[in-house]
Amino acid sequence: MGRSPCCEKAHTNKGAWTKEEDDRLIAYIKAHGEGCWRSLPKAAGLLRCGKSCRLRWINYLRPDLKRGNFTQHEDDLIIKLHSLLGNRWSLIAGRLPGRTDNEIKNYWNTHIKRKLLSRGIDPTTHRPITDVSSSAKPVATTISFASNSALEDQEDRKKPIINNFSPPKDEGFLDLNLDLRISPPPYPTAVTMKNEGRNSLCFFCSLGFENSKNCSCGNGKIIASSDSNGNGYDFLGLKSCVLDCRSLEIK
DNA sequence: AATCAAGGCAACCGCATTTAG
DNA sequence: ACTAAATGCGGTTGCCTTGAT
Repeated sequence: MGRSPCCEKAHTNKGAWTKEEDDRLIAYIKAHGEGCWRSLPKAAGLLRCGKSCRLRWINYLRPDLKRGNFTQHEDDLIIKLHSLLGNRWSLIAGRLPGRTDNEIKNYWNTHIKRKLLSRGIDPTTHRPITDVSSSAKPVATTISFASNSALEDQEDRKKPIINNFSPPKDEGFLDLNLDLRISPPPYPTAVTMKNEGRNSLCFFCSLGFENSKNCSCGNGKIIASSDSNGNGYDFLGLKSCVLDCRSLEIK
């Protein structure tokens, strides 16, 4: 029946961390490295749950964290990534060096949401709030990477989406549907974009990945849309025929 | 100066996923 | 292959700070 607690709650501190606890945790991780969070509190002499130690380290004590206000560029990047990934905070954080998922999540909920609402944009769908027609029915243009909530019909939720991908026109990436693709969508190369008379930023550059080897607009590096073996292109760091968003993480 | 409300953020909780035995 | 433990993640809560009255 359920799982056993990760630690003995009766003997663990809760609430805000003290300076002394922080120092102990930092000293222990400096000496032994990260990992084995369950046994860490005891070994470090902390009366804390392992999960609590991990959270404290990842969100506040890590030396590579960037504290302070978000820049405009970071704002824009978060909005773009959220439109693509939804509430996948860890994936979004992976594209913002020095920022944590918790920090970005809080920032989204307290600042960006309000900013978008004030601009008349729905922070969930990234569409204009007045655009009733788009929300009236579940069209295949809804961004719903994380869930099938855009599919109103329960039966539809059980079906994998296998229809072909329509490549984004201009910068309409908000119209991507990334739900449960069986095969990778055909990504427009620099050549096809040129043939179409499109000189706008490619998908990756638009997301702020100018240095991505996947850049196909000339703003970054031009690459072929498939590898030498003719396999699928590297979609956001995913070289596969199965779309697994976890590969977006920066290891 | 005191009180209240809203905003902001750190931390916790519970579920999902991954890993190890 | 199966199961339990460990870890990771996203949602939520609660406390502290700040600004308005």
